[in-house]
Amino acid sequence: MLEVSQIRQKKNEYSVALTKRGIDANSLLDQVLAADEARRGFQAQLDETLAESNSLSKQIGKLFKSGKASEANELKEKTTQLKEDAKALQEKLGEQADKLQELLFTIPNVPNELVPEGQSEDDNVEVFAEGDIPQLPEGALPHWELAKKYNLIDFELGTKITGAGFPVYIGKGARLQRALIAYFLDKNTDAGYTEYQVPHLVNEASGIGTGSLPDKEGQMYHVTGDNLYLIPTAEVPVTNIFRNDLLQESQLPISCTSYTPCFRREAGSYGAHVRGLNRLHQFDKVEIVRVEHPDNSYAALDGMVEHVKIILRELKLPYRILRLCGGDLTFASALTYDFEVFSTAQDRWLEISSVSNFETFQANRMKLRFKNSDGKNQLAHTLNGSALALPRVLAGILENYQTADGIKIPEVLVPYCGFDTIS
RNA sequence: GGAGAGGUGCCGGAGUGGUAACGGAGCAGAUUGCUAAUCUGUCGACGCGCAAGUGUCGCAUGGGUUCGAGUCCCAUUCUCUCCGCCA
Repeated sequence: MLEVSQIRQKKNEYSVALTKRGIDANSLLDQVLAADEARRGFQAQLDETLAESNSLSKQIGKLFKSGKASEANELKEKTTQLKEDAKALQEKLGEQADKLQELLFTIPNVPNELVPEGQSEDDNVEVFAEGDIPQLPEGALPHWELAKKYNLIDFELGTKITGAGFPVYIGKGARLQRALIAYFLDKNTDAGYTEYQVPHLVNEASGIGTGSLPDKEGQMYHVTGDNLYLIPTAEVPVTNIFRNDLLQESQLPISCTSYTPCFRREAGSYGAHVRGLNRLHQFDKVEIVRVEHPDNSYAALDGMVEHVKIILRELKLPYRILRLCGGDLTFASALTYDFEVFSTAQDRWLEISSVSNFETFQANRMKLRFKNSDGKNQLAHTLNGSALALPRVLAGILENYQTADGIKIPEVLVPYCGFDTIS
């Protein structure tokens, strides 16, 4: 959620920047300013009315104490009108505040100046690429065939137990999952991220805090009996650790990592490009989250990108980094880098990590602040990224490491797996 | 799930209808010959004001009663203790 105070100062600047997302926000921003002005007007009137009422009440109290009941009763009559006025104003103020909030909820974050123009994923800009695309043997298979051939993942079994998109990992497939999780967590904690184990269900307030609610209501599984939501990413519970916090500047930066399963309804996604591990309703992910001083958040973003690079380099997977264009940027993000691994057998790039700076967009919703050097409360910046999402990394490993003698395990994973080949 | 107790500011903690004591922490200023002490101020949210200031709100949350609510009433929620159930 954008800050009204910032919109007041930088409306034109914001309006221009938002055109990069392909939206004309100018009139929307004008509506925000008008709603805010109206809200402040009602607030001022209400404050005045209450001030008068308070002062009368004090007088009445004093009069009663000194036994002047008749004078007190006279004043009481005066307060009747004030009470009615206050009630009416209160209502108007509430309506106006709701209206303002609703408007603000519809406006996405302002893109950073580095964000390229563009409508769709075709306009994303490749900023880095590394790793050799392997020459695969004749008859190389896509991962869903490999998973079947070596009995690593049973998709049908998951359908039996739950439904499509809930795979069952078996034997070396399961072990490889566990190895990846442990390896990612080790890399992250070695880099200074503190490991957290968090709940996999969150309440409504947490969903609103990170922007999953009300914007992406239909994307989450909702446990209606207790009004809880299954997390779509560890970002939600981990970032909400700091909801409503007032931190000391010296506590920044804060770096967290967490492994969780992720649950996504993915309503409306069908077709060949979602086969196998490419898109699931339940998958595993190791996430990194940072809370940063605004002055450092972009350096932190670069640091996170470098960190993910190291992991992919160690796994020896061919990958590229895209800077997302305005049209492809998610609602809350100001700047996002996507990592994609090349799947040789499918002959396409698979997104395996998304690293974003949300600036104050989430912090404003969550009231995540710190006391700055002037002693003022200031919104912090939040960032997060995947390090990494499992399914497509697994797909990339299976497909790129296949040989005539079976699937080789990347060297760094061998100690975690306890085997070096799947055959 | 049943019974009871409770939720007060950054922390501790008083407060049975008259407008949040007191102590501590942090920060700021002043002062003092010493690993710090003392004094004063400040301390959350939303406004108004160039500013000094100033108004309103804030005692778990939401309503209600009252001229006036931390205090009384209703609902919700969370924590603790005991019982039950249980990986």
